[in-house]
Amino acid sequence: MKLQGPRGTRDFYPKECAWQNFLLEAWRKVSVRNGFEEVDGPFFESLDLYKIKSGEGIVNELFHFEDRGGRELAIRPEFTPTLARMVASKANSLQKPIKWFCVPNLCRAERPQRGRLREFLQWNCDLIGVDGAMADAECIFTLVDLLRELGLEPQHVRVKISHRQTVRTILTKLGVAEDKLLTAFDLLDRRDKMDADAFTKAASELGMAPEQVERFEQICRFRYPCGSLAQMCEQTGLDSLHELEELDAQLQAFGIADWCEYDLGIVRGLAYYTGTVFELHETSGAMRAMAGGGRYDKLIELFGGPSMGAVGFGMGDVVLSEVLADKGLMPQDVSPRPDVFIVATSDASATQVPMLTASLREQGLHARFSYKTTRNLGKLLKDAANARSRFVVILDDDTPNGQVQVKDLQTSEQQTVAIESLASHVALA
RNA sequence: GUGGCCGUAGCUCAGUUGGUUAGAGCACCUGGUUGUGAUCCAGGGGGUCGGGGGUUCGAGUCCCCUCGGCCACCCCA
Repeated sequence: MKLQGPRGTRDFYPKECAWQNFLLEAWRKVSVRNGFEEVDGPFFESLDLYKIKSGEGIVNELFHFEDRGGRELAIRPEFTPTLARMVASKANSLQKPIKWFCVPNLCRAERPQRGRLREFLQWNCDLIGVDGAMADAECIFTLVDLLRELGLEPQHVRVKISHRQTVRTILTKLGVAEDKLLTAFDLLDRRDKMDADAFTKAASELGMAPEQVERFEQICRFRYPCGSLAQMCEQTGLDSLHELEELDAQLQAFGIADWCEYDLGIVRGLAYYTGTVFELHETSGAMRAMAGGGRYDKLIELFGGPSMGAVGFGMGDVVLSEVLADKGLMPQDVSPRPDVFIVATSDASATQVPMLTASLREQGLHARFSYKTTRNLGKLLKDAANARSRFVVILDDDTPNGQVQVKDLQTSEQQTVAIESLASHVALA
């Protein structure tokens, strides 16, 4: 093929386009019923906006260019900076709390792999202006609500939760000095990519005694079910896990404990999360994270706004679609179905096709007809079935004037119907 | 951005140690039969073998470069 699409991009043929729309509708429906309002911003922003949040290093990870006036711009690699900018510039006049969602397409100049492309969709929900675990839990509830909407169950996926402050407390208790905490987070993040010896060595360099290293390893590899923090207290030797306990209570109050578990190995980008952090994973753990989020209480300030607590998450379409396909939950075709499909079995009756089609369409029906010239009814019915039509209207020479044969392709029932009542016949079915 | 594997029709693939006009199944399109979604029959479109260069009398096959895909790093906002 001489003209290939750019690396890491996709073409959306009708079926793929229909799936994208289906997913977007699900995201929107769930967002709205959870009380979020849709927003959007520009597809490109000034490059500086992304440097504020992520530093100079981010420049290599995104698509950027200069406009004709020499302004440095970048295609959006995430929505959060735009959101923060929008909130900061109107913070005083916006009703609190701010609950916004967005379903942007984003571009990142990364090397594509399974589950990671250069252009993708991402669902974002953010709840700004509410401190406390209830807001965190509501965000996670919204995420779980979507999973249910798509037919997923706790056996398929799990929300893995951690908490910056709690982990900090645990690490300190284990003997990690203040200035080594970031290194410890990093070690926590990459624990699965290291062999045991390298891990032990790195851990002991953090200032932990041998038995503390062992305990550290045990703690960060263990999964604690939601609703049973006592075990974590016991293993960490702490009396209280503070913020995590409040979150635990709220998750149970929302009734989503089955979907959640605590995994202190969940770290996320060190940059800006300040409290709760979470990721959604497929249960086998084979694929990359399906969604990620957490609390970022300093971000709005960073963008020149007032101090406002915030919590949110993002979910991409790529891994989600792969997981649904893997679990057999991907609907095979969500393209719009025609209400009626008109065929004619004689040259004489065929002359009525355009007028009947026009009439049905004017009445709001999705009406199609066969472009085939054959009068073979079997082939015409197949044409209708291929189009996935609900009904076939058959025009022939034997049916009295003003009436047509209508066949229900689902039930195979066929009856004679007056043309005037066609629309209502189809609508009632 | 670094490294490894891969690239023949829309899809799954075949294609002898380099040797005529590159094939099959499915899909798609046209027509026919039995005329109510099946079956069957006939025909058709579509590939500069990812692209470019080189070796050779001759390259889908060997070499180099490049583009794209997958995997591991980096990163994962």
